[in-house]
Amino acid sequence: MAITIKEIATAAGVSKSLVSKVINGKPDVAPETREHVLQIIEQLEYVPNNRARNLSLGSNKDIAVILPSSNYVYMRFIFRLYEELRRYAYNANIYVTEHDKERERSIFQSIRANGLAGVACFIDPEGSEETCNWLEKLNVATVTLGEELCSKKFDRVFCSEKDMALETCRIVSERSAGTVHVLMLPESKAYERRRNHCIRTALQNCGLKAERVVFCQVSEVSAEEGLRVTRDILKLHSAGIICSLSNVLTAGCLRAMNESPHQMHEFDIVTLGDLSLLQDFGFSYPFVTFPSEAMARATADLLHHRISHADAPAKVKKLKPYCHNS
Amino acid sequence: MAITIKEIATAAGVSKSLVSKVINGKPDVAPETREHVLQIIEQLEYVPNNRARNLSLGSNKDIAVILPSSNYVYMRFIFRLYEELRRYAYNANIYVTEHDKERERSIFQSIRANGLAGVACFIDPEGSEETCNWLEKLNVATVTLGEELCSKKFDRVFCSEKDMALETCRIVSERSAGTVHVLMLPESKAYERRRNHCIRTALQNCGLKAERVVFCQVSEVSAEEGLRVTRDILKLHSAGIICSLSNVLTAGCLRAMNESPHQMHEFDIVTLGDLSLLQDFGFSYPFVTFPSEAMARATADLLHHRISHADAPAKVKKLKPYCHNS
DNA sequence: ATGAAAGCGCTAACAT
DNA sequence: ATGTTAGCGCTTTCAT
Repeated sequence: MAITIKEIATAAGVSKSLVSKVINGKPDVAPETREHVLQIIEQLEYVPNNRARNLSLGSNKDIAVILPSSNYVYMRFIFRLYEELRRYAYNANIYVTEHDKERERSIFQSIRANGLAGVACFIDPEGSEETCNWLEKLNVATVTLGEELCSKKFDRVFCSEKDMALETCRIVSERSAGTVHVLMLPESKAYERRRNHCIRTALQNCGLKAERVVFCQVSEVSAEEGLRVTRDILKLHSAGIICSLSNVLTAGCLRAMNESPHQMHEFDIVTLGDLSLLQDFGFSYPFVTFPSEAMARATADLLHHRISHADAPAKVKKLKPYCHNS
Repeated sequence: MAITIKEIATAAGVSKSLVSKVINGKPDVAPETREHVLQIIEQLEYVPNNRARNLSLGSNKDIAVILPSSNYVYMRFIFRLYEELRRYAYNANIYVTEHDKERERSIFQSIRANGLAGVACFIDPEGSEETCNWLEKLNVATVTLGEELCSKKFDRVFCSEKDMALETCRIVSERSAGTVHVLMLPESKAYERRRNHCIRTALQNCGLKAERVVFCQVSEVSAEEGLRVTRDILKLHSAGIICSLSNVLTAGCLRAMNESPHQMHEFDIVTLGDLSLLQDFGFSYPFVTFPSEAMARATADLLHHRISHADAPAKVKKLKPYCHNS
């Protein structure tokens, strides 16, 4: 067992409460006593037990972070969030639902049992209702992440898809020198329709004519789809730009490019989605994505604010897209 | 404040300890009483507070995981470790030192204050001594990760560099059809010399003749180095194999390949290091790396075992390399 | 300025 | 089978 406040008290010949006051920097302690106690603490290498302190205080410094999947698009965000939270002495606990409802249930159960200061939760576009109920039940400081509106009650940090689409098309229009190919989503789900709508609007806004041929894209679309589609595009021998919203699809797309390396340089790819990892490997296509760093910072700030001011009105933080221009 | 055991006791008209017994499934409770209490618990949606329980038990279910950097080579391991730990009801807290000693200090300080069940720590090849001292001071179940021997006292999970080098060369020798180029480490540090030694030995063992030209590699070597070296190799117009130990270097290497895409297919790359992320993007070069999944599982198992049997002799788990063959 | 005592939510002897 | 009590490590009144 680690050394406790009691042993410090005994060693210093004072009471527990006096030691506690020293630890917490309370003013009503005689300077000499404080010095003495501090010395003993140093000497015995005492570190106060946060758990006990929190139990006593009824407070807590743990933040649960909930991700829908263990996808590496979250990695940059996560690593940064750890840092940003640490600024406020919070500690992050990561949970991944893997889109599984049963799993989500058990996660929220365990979060509840651990008792924490707050939650940062990426809202799965599909089935956000249950998640929302869970979050409400937790009844702690909550920041929801992503465009999906889970409940107006919660603070929210997101980067608008409309803005991202707009930014992407802006970059495309600057580089375009031929037919533009756009990979878009199948429109079976609401959020897919929304995305495509964003892209179409953005294309118009940027003066990219509709007749410029367009294919279809994303999120849950397979790499095979990207492969197939890109192969078709390549057959046309048309220089152009492929604009996508997902890494999976882009993967297929890149694979197709790789098959015909001689055409590689005739193509320009602009993606809506984080390709920074690829960039480490020397492929630096421009891309537009949500700003991981800013998002992490805003999330930590909002959480801290909410924890300090529980009754503050819900804030929504809309962030600008992150554009990586090669 | 969340609902507590006391309120359940009152609501059920029994004592706190009785409720506690029901929660913990103790045998000496009358079936009807148990049923009744359970019902109240359900009704009031009561979830026991783990912190308080742990404080009382003097136990803990948190595992600190210490990484030297926020590199994505750890990602697969991390995500898997979360799962494996969850099997034992443990929870992981990630800390990243970023190779900064001051930061490491503050991390260990905070770990100590939070009080936890165990630590899983990747040992930085350089400066492992301090880390080792910290780990000893923590005095909790510890698993060190990596080939670096931190102290014999700790359990350890690792994949031998010798084995990885051997496996890599084996694959190389199977595919080789021309000059073999090997990128190796500069030999300023001890661990670099060790690595190179492993590779040289492996080359010999696999009958890859020494005269086959060889360059140099890794870990802290820049992408620019890889770029330069690979450019040189490409100038020779020699088909061959490049074998490396780091993603950074491989990055430069791939970038050079990308510059001359027409040569791309004449080359075969075998790397010692995880390229699985690249693979998602359609580039599936064979590679050899430490087995993230197995490592995560072994880590969780060892930690749990150590936590249950504090005095068990230190175990060392040596894992086979993970080979990704395209 | 210092200490005694109560309490945070829970468990574990030890009664009864 | 159930309740009483003490205690985990700490903070915080409230006396002194």
